[in-house]
Amino acid sequence: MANIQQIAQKAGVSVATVSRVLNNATSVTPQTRHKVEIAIKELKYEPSMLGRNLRNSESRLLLVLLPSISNPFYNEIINGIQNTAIAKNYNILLCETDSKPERENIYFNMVKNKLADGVISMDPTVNMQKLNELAENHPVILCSEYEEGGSIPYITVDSELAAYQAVKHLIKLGNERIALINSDEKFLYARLRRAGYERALKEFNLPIRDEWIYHTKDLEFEHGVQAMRMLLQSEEKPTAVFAVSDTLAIGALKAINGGGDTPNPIAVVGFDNISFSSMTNPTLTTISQPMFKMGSLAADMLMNSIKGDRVESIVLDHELIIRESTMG
Amino acid sequence: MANIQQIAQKAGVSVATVSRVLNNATSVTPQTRHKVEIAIKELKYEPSMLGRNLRNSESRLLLVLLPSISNPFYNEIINGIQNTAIAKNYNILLCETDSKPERENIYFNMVKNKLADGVISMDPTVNMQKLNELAENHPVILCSEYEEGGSIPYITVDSELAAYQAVKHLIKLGNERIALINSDEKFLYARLRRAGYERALKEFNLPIRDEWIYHTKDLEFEHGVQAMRMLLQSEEKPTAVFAVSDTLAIGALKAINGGGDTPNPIAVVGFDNISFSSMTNPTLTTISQPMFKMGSLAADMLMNSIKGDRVESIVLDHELIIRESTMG
DNA sequence: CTGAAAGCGCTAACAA
DNA sequence: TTGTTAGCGCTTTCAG
Repeated sequence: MANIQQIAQKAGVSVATVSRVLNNATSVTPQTRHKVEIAIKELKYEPSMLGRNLRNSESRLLLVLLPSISNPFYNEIINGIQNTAIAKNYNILLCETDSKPERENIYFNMVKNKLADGVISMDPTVNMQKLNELAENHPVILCSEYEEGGSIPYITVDSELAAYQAVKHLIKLGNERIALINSDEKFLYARLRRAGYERALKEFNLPIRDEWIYHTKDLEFEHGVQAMRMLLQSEEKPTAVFAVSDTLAIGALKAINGGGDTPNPIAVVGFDNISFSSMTNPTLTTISQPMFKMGSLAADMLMNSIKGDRVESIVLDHELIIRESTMG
Repeated sequence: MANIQQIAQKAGVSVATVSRVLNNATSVTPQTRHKVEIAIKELKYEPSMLGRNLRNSESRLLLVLLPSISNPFYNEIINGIQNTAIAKNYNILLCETDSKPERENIYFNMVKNKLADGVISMDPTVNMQKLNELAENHPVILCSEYEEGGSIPYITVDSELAAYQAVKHLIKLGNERIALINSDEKFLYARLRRAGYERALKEFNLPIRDEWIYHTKDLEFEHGVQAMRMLLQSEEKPTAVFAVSDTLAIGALKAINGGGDTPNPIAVVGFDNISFSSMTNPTLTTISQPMFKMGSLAADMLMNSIKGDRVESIVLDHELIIRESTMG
């Protein structure tokens, strides 16, 4: 556990020179550099980031806020963030809020306390007011979920359009009674996806019935199961379902399969294209978001923001992936 | 972005006193404390962890190494770690190695560089030699995967026994041709689970045939699908399969279902009890590990180790969860 | 090209 | 109870 002083002494140079060697500054003769490197090897020296970070007043840590790691949707986004961050010598701190404000506070404090240089929030349950406050003095990027007309830069997909296309796909297949499994409409994405759902139905003069719209508490599989069970009990059963998340859609599929003798299989479309969605039986038709790219760009945006650059919001393209769950 | 000096000045006290207030030291009069608190509020002061960490030479960050976040098995463990860590004012840095040594190096350096106070490794692909080296000077705990006879404390379950019980369950059901979908046997858990599989078969005088043992590259679903496809092509088809991970088992289920008209359904047992395992069709019989508890205890072990305490390894209990995939 | 020295923001020993 | 002061380990002017 040697420090820079001891290296300097051992190498017979000043600490400044050691620092120069460490940071690959040009102005060091090969000989001096060599002496220093020898000393570093011999003493097994590892520079302390604590000192460096204080001096540079940066932590090179990025916070990534998400409600829960258990939704696989976040996996690929995180991969994207991580990849890009590491390439620029940043690291990421994954922060599960569990939708609890206390947790959120802890993490917000970390950036106020300089323990993190910026935040990427993917958490729809985040307290936007606090986040906006934080954003006044610290770099913040929204990923996936965002605030319409807000001042924080975001990266997302067009949820309304995607939902519209998903439902239109169901309509083209001949479905006229189409249900929606939505999450809480306090979330923007939920409102947008509902809007897309309604737009498609209206366009084809199909009924929008409250009975066919179910709101879940969160996105866990179980809630999809529960939602579908309710829908199957409605007087006029829907023939198709659009769920705003793959996890819910997979739960719905489960309820449909588990229902015993459903004469006409019910078509299901999900949203996200998580890896499980091709493992279900039937495999799931879904909207694919470019998750890796989204994460990667979000990281770029944040790092640029930390550098002091102005960053623009981005809307990425999505794609409808047609699989067995809408093939009769 | 005030600092402690400015607070001191504003409050008309010394920086030491401000520090005392910040750290709830007892020896401060209510009046002085009040003055300081006023100043903190007025200047919207947030203490910098950078300074504190340097001074205390700690980062209060724990590294959690795992091969990939995409295996849901790790989710609950991480929750357990996180919960326990946060309660003691630590935070965790999730590190996906993607089984790449370069990545691993980055993370090892973080602890050498004092950017993290210790490591919990859940990564079977970790370079044990390097990890042992690291453990000589830094707190390290192994979680789930461990090293037999090694010097690093670990927390795990009895993989051999669990596998034995899983296979015995299949035998009791009348299966005599039981296949094994294993991962690479360079991993200890893979060797142990195979040993348990063989012990059960031997005990009942059932054949152990190479043809029925398939090794996968990693634990992704797709490899389970592929493994099962191969097994289904063997001359004498197995009537049951034990897969060493739920992800592989789910892939196997997929291959069985997708195989069209398999007259006798094939019984499948997995390992881990990930949340998705009750969403498949049929639902999956599996070995449940106490994941949350495992994570929680691992965090405790690590924090104790950081404090300088000696920590003992732990073997936790598991449980066989019987579901539809072994119910004909 | 190299060294001396200041200072990043904080804590803790020692004095008063 | 409070203040003074010396660092924690590093980077970076400024001189030489």
